[in-house]
Amino acid sequence: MAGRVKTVGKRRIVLEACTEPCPIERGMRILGGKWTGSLLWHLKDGPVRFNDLARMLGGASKKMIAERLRQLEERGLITRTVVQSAPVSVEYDITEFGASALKFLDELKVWSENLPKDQLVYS
Amino acid sequence: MAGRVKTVGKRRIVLEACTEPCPIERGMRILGGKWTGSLLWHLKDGPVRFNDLARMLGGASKKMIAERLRQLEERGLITRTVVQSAPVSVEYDITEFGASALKFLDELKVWSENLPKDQLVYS
DNA sequence: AGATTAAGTTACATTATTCAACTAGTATAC
DNA sequence: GTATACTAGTTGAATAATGTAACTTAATCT
Repeated sequence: MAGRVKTVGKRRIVLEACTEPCPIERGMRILGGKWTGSLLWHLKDGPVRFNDLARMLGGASKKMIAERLRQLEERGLITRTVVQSAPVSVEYDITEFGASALKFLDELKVWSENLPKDQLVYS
Repeated sequence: MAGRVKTVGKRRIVLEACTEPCPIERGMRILGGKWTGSLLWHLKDGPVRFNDLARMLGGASKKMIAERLRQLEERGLITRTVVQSAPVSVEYDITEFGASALKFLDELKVWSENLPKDQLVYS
């Protein structure tokens, strides 16, 4: 496709450079972290407690889960509520803002469910 | 929401556990790496050369770009073609499979373009 | 009493990512 | 003719992110 790159003198110039992190990249920094998407996805049907999330995300360490949940909370995608049971439990719930990302996650889910078999990546 | 978590005896059981990496997570492992989405996005309108990609993704090191491109090629999302010019240049192009992810990336783009201003993350 | 639950935290090991400098051969401006 | 920018990367060392396993405190069930 023409016009996206140009040579001025001997200097090559790109016309469609990303203004620092471009939208795709900015989005990925919020949702693309390891486990982040999965966490959000598992909250889509209602609040879930910390250890239950840990069980749902077989493979993720509690450390990572705690950190990702903290980030998601900071950024307003989820809320954290302490439930006065014995022992005390903590429920995470998705916010309206968080839910606005679900459409996109669903798109991703559909895409990866149709992956060719040789694309089953474990790394 | 009821029914996703259950207590059997004193043992808590999750009914919707991810079978190892769940679809969301599998997708993210392919598209969610740092710079991966951006790279693919910048190839959507036709082939682009290595250094031009590097210019477009201000912020990413050539090392990362080279590695991400290698991964994308291995997984069949893009192709790599050496062009016999002087000096030799290399063009990257998106495959049909790669293009199948664009819908999802576009969804992400729209989402992050509508982020509240306080969500402008630089980390 | 002993095991299990809650929600994390801690220290340490392994990976990922970044940064800056470098390769080698060619073309272009001055 | 010489300096400079170009090509597509690679290299090594520094920093950041992630993983692993053990641990915490207090309460409940067997």
